[in-house]
This record gives sequence, structure tokens and C-alpha cells, in this order.
Amino acid sequence: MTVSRVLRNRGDVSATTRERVLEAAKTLGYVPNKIAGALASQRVNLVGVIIPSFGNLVFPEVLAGISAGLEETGLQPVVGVTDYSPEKEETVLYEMLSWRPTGVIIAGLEHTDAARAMLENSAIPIVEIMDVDGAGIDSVVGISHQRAGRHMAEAILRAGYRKIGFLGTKMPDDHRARKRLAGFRAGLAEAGLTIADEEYYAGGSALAKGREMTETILARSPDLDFLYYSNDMIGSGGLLHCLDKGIDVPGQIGLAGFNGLPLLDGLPIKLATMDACRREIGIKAAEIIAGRPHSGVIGGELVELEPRLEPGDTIRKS
Amino acid sequence: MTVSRVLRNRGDVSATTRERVLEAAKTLGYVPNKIAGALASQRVNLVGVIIPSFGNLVFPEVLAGISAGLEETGLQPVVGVTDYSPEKEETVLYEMLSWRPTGVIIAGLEHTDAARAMLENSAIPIVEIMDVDGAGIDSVVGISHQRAGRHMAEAILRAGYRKIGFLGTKMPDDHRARKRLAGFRAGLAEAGLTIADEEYYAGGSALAKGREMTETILARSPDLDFLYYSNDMIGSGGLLHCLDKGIDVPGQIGLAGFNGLPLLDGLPIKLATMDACRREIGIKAAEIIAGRPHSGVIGGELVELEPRLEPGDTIRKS
DNA sequence: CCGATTTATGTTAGCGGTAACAGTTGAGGC
DNA sequence: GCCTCAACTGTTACCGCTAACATAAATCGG
Repeated sequence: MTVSRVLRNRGDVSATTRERVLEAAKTLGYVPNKIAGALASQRVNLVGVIIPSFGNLVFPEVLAGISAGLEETGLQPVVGVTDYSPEKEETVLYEMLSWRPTGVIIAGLEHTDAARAMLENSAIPIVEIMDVDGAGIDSVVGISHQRAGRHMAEAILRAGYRKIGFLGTKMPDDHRARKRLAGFRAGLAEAGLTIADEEYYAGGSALAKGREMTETILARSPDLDFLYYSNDMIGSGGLLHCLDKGIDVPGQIGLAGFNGLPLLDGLPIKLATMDACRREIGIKAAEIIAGRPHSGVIGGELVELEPRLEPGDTIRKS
Repeated sequence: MTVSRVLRNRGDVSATTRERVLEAAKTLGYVPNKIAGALASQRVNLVGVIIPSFGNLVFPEVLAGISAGLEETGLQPVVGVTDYSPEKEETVLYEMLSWRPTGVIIAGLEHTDAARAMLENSAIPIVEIMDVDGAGIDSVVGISHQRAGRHMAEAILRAGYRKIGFLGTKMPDDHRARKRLAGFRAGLAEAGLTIADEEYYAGGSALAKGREMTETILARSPDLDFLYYSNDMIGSGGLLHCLDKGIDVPGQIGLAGFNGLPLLDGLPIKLATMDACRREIGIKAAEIIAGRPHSGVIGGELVELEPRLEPGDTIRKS
């Protein structure tokens, strides 16, 4: 018992015994067993984090934010990956909850019924991140992708573009990309416009893909004057393609992506994009978990971050 | 007890009771407590993974490999981040070991004495990844960065370049970058050459940084005919700078980076690089952990992967 | 110098499962 | 009809630690 007290810095222990214990622990190479500790104390310093993939740059950045936000709190993130599969999400979640974490941070608002039920019954703080377009279970931290799409549409229209193409991913379970597109369509619709042509691809986002797709869509619809990409990676690929072909950007064709990847600053000209506040989302989510010591699931917070439009150099000045 | 058997699919349970148990578990929303289970069975389905940072693209890719390799094994990775700090590594490691994971995958061969002692005493499989230049504790999976640097030097010399500049990060604890540079120097030394000029930066790798540094070093040493970058990100930045300035690449100046980030395929011309086998390293490491059911720490495996030189378009054909 | 605190250490009973073993039942062999 | 054995279900004793409480030693005001 005294050892337990020394190692957790709890309760009063005389300086001498403390020393002796520390000494002994060191020479023995003793590492306390948190499993037993957690079972006895009903406290677990783990936070479950569930994301769709490591492949999309966005999630490592969110993780970095979570890591940073959890720093100093004694909490440790445990990451699970769903590969954009709702069933896998369910499995991973079950697995996580069986470790009785202090909280769960999970990407997106769309879950299977079973997953939703588990989250609701878990009686721990839940933070759904990235997206605020929909009903959350407990707390929600993210941006409105719908609104982000709409704002981009408005900015594009304001700049005078009219024949607009969309290039994006095929993933049906990427709800955020879907909502962005829906918002974008809505924005155009308000001006009586629709998307003039679209091009989809599967697989990770990469510059080369963006080039190909851009070439394809422009070959098919040479009269497009704007291309909206579902992410910065393919957007930048498109940008490079246009520059290669001597297309005047943003005069002849305007371009925009999404995410605000700082990674890509440094391209010949800067792609218009919208910052998804990835790091902030991670930090904020971590704070919410850390800030709820043992409070039962009372009211969840709703934190909506405002994506900044970064016009870059690929949209005409209106 | 019967419930335990049903939920773990172990031992004989009649079909009817099995049904009843499953039924009850579902209606109650019962999620078994792995903490108790692990304590009782002395089995934990977690694998500790310790990496320096999420910021460097390389590690998310390794993680993706680990995730993939662990798929189907019932093991779950738990990630800890050290920020390239040996002390933090020690802390994170202690934390992890206290959960008695099935194994630990840790980046690098350099650890504090205490960390090394913990790993040695842990009596679980340890896999040190990324780097094979040095003494491992148990298993090691990686590439020789020393040799990678040397090979790059040889390739550059073979192509006829002679006034060679190096651009890299300042991080003293990025041992792999350091070893690459040492190997590179050794390669040059064999031809009686040294690095003609060098330029360092701090902070994450980014295109824009690469541009700046390249401009700086070329302003200072306009007679350089080759630039070796410590990673592809800044290398690509440098490439873009050179193209911007109308510098003939690879005629007037050759360029090379390191990592083989597929992300960047699609730039106007392809940067010479060397693949670090990130994903394979992750997969292999996962397999080693998964493949050692309960075997005490017998002989560790040493898996050295061979980085492929991808000459791209930025080295003259020799 | 004593009772009341305060400080320091020890004791006991779980936490929620699982290993190991102990029953109980029914089917089948002879 | 008795025995054997597999198929099923139950009992008991922990796993290694901590909460809660109990006890012992040191401190202290009056």
C-alpha cells in the first residue's frame, strides 16, 4: 500500500520511506501494472480516438492536435482506424469501449445504429469531430462542410466564374466530402447554376491523380472556367497541369481545393482553399475530454469552427 | 462463466444457452471489461507503437503499415509520440509498458539507458524500426540510412556532379537524418570530395522551406552543381525554385531528396529520391509481433530492407 | 504529561473477469 | 443395467492493484 502511495504521489509518506521505495523500484526495474490499477480504481487514462484512415493527411494533423491537447493531462490517445467502413468502425469502437476509456473522440456524425447505441450507453464523454452538419451524440467539434461548400460556391460566383466543374473522390462513406459537394451545389443553385461537368476517382489523394483528372475533364468540357476539387492534393495536381499546359490561371480557369494543407505552400502559385481547422479540432476535442473529470454525460458542447477561405492566387479578384 | 465462454468462443456451450447469452448481452448493451479480462488472463491485445511525430509524413505511413499488418490478428496498436525527445520517449514507454502490451514497436535504435533497460526487462517482443545502423535490443526492421546516404553520393558522383551542397534539418535527435548525412559524406570522401556548402532549417518539412533554403544556398554558393536534401518535401520545394528561376535541372544543377513520397508524384519533373520502405517496415514489424505468440524473448529477427534509388528526372543520366 | 490531532503505515475487501477444476447430464458401448 | 466419456454448466481462487478504514507513531497546545 505504501508503495502504491509513493508511486502515485497520493497521501502522506515520509521522505525516507519514499526514497527507499523509489530506490527499490528502480533497482528492481518495477513497472506498475496499470491493468490492475485501472480495475481497482475504475480510472483509465486512455482516450479512444477513431479515424477513417492515416492515408488522408488530415487525420494525422488532427491526431497531432489531440496529442498536443492531451499533453500534461496524463491522458493517452489510443487510435483506431476504420478505413471508412461503418462496420469496421463498429468493431473498433466495441474494442475500445471494452477498455473503458476516459472518453472517445470519433470522426464524423454518421455511425451504425449499434455504434450509436454503444456510444450513448457508454456514460463517458464522447466528442464527434470534423463535422457539425447533423445531430451529435454528446459533444461535437468541427466545421460545417455544407456551409464550407456553399461559401466556396459564393466566392467563385462573386469572382465571375460560371461554367464550373467538380473533381472529387468516389468514396460513398466520405460524408464530409459529400456534404461539401451538396453545399456547393446549393450555392450554385441559388444563382440558378448547376455543376457543368464532374469527374471522380478512387484511391488516395495525390498530385498525379489531380493532373490526370484535370486533363480528362478539360478534354471533355473545354469550356469550363472553374474547377472545384474535393481536396488540396488533387487540386494542386490540377494546378500543375494547368500551368504545364500554359493555361492562364486564374484568368482563363480558376481553381480551388479544400483543406488548407500548409504542406503545399510553395507551389508556383498558391491554390485557393478553405482551412478545415484540423489541428484546432484536435486540440479542442482533447480539451473537452480532459475537462470533464468524472461528470456524467451532461450537456455536450457544440463547437463550430469557422473555416477560413484562403483565396490564394487561383481565383480572380472580384 | 458460461457467459465468458460464449463471448470468447471458447469451450463448449450449447446452442440454446449461447443464443440466450448473446440475446441478453445485446439487450443489456453489455460490453465486457477487457481490463478485468486482461488482468485475469494475463493477455493483452495491445501493441505499443512509439514514434517521434505525426508531423513527418513518414510515420503515418509506417502506422498505416502496422495497422495493416495487425489486421486480422486481433491486436490493436496504441500510439505514443515522443516529439524527438529522448526523455519523452522514456515517459511514453514507461506508460505503455505499464499496460503490459503484447509487444512494442519503437522508432530508432537510440534510447536512454533507462528506456533500454525497460525494454530489455519487459520480456515481450520489441521491434525497433526504421534504422538498422546500430545494435538492436530484440528485433530490428529498417533500412541502413548510412548506406542510403552513401549510395546516393555514389549515384551523384557517377553522374558527374562535383560541387555538392546539402540541405537538411537541424534536429540533433533525428538520428536517421544524421546517419544519412554521415554516409553521404563518407561516399563523397571516397572520391576525395567534401560537401561544398550546407544549409539547415528547423521546423516541419515543407515546400516553401525548401524554396527559401535553396535560394539562400545558391545565392551564397552559385557554383554548386548538386543539391542533396534530407527529405522529399524540401527537395521538391527546391526543385520548384529551380524551375521557377529557369535553372536547367538536371543539366546545370542536379537534385535529390529522400523518402520516396508517392504524394509528390505529379510535380513537373520527378525528384530523384530513395524509397524508405515505410509501409513495408510497418507491416513487417507488425508481423514479427503477431508471430510470436508467447515465446519468451528468444532471438530477435533482423530485417534489413533495401531502399531503392529512384533516379527520377533530376540526376543526369550517367 | 495528557488527550487531540496530524502524519505515517498497515489491513481488508473487492474491481470484473478467467484458469482450473468439479459437478451434472445424456448418449453410447458392451 | 452399468460404466465411460463427451458435452455442458458451475465453483473457487486468484490476477495486481486501490478505496476505505484501522492502527501506530509523532507533534502539540495547555
